[in-house]
Amino acid sequence: MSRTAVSAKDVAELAGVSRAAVSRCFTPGASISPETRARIVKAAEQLGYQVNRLASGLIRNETGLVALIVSDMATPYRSHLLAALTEAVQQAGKVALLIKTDRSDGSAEQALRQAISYRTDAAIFLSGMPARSLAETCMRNGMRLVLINRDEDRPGALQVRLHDAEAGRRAVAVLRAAGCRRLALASSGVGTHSISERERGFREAATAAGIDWIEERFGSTSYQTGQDLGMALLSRRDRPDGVFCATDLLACGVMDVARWRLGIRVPDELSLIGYDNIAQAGWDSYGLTTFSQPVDEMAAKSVEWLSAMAANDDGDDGAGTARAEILFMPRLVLRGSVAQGFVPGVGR
Amino acid sequence: MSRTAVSAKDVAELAGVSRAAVSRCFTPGASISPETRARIVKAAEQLGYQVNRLASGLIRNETGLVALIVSDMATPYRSHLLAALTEAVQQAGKVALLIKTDRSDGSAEQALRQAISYRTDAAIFLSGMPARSLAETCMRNGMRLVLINRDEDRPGALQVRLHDAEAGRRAVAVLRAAGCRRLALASSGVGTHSISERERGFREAATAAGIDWIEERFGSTSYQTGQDLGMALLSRRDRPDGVFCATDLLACGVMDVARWRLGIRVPDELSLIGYDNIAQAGWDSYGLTTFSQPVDEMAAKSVEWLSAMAANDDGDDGAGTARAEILFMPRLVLRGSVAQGFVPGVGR
DNA sequence: CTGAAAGCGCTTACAG
DNA sequence: CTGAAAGCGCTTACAG
Repeated sequence: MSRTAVSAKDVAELAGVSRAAVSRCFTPGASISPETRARIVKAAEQLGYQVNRLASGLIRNETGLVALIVSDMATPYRSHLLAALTEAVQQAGKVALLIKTDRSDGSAEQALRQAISYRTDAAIFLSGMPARSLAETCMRNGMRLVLINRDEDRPGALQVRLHDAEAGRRAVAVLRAAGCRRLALASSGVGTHSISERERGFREAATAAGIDWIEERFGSTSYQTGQDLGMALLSRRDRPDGVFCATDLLACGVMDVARWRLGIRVPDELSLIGYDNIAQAGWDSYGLTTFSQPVDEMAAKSVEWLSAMAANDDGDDGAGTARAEILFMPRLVLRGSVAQGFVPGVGR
Repeated sequence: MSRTAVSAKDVAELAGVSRAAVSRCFTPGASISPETRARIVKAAEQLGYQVNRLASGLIRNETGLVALIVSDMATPYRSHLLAALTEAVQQAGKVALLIKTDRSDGSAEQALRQAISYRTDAAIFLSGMPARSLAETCMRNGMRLVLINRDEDRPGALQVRLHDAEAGRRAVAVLRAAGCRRLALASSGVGTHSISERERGFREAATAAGIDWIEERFGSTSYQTGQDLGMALLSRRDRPDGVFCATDLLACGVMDVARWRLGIRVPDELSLIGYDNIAQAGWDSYGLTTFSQPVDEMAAKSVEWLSAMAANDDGDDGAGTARAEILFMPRLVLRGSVAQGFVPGVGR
């Protein structure tokens, strides 16, 4: 009853070859004769041998591990993005190390340190942001960094982001085209870059159009906050008839308060637009007009970049301070939560 | 521009001690003088040293890695369970290796092989089930197995499950007490053990009460399937007035079809009960009466068991074929989706 | 194509 | 308490 798994030595003995041969058998492109390979494969199967990635990672300086660093992972949007990334990582033959963070100070640093201790080939941040110095240490050591929807820049890291301001602008255009007279902006108080950008776009467009609007911003990006925002915005005398919510979760909360607590009909009396296109936005109860993030594509491109950088490493000496950024355009998804009217085409 | 992170050797040199001393400094309980420790800690901080868990895992035969094996991870219930497990794993000082499976053949095996190749200390299955022989190999090698809501038994593994049949029985009691005359069971066709148990409990109780019921079972456990089930059940002439759905996602679909497509009022004309208590069940649009799984507790207990087993290892020689099982009772959460009536207390 | 040998970064008896 | 040495399971020049 050995406490330790079968090793290359066991396989080598059974197959009557050297340990080096066993290693070559499982190293793509290594020189080995078909016959020895066959013998080794057979022995390996018989013994249930799996190459020890810890040992190989140690020596090859490539673990096949990619850290996924995230908070609020049970949330619809985050879990969707997380699933897409996990899938992409696995498709690339790697495996995901999942590290949960929270809003506490140093949480992102601690997560990144965990990643370092396992020598992950890369770390992908879905939330939070590591201090510049630590990030630099990582990259100097050959770890790749991907920042998804993160505000600050980290030279050498890949930034994957969306044109959020444009979404805010389009929201105004859609609401106006629907005939809304009094607009509102409902947002959380987290002050994330991508959320601030959505707000900025909204304000810009509203200002440019010379129309008035009100706004409420507080709380986290939750359904509950959405309800509170809805209450605050919709129980006023001069209540708005068109609201852009910074996320779908907020929009669901606003819509539910409107319908079930204040008796306001959607979209007849209130048009609503969200952002993220979570699954619930497509459910019959919501039918929410929203902006969709190309989550699968974002995940695929991130992992593609990782592989490209790894290939690069063989060549140059890792100057790699080039600014890498991929910008996606959120796609408007029209559903029933916005009153009928002329819907503007693409662009402004 | 070294491609490799700082090692214990670097720290030892800077601190003027041996590499062994550095190792002891970061090994809890190792004998080291306060002065050397202080020197080493300082040097380590200065250099940004992180113990290489790959190397230590190799030698200590304990990687600190726990594999979480799951499918449909973006689903509300799964993502919640996944988050709870990740949290629990981190609380215990370990880190989660996330492996996504699908319904294809051998997917669970492949996932487990990945776990083996990284020598994870344990693997927790949230979905799927590895072949008996592979599971045994794992456990012989000291890897712990936890099966959450899985049907089959794997000697030596921890089974974490819920008393699903009881939930089915209670659902019938609640619907009858609400005055429902014609019951229905809406379930997916996946035939998972836990879902079959919910069905079994429902049928048993309905039979025992001598009342009639209809049922529909097909598709996956999705909102979409819920809509289809709702259409099938509720467009009949003799449509039911009380439906137990095997999951909340199904229930949401059924409710939406009832309300928005068939104009059936909930709960006046139709009482609905789900299972899982996903976040959406608590949203105003649904207010779904359902059964809650104690997800956090399930996660905590699973990880606790892992730690206990690890402690055990030092002592005995890993006979460990004892049957380990933890059974939780789903908790009824009453909301507005069931018509008012006498609500039975605990038990039948 | 193949094997013996060195080495990745660590831990852990073993002496002192 | 401390260091020198052996060894975890692998990969990879280096000879042959």
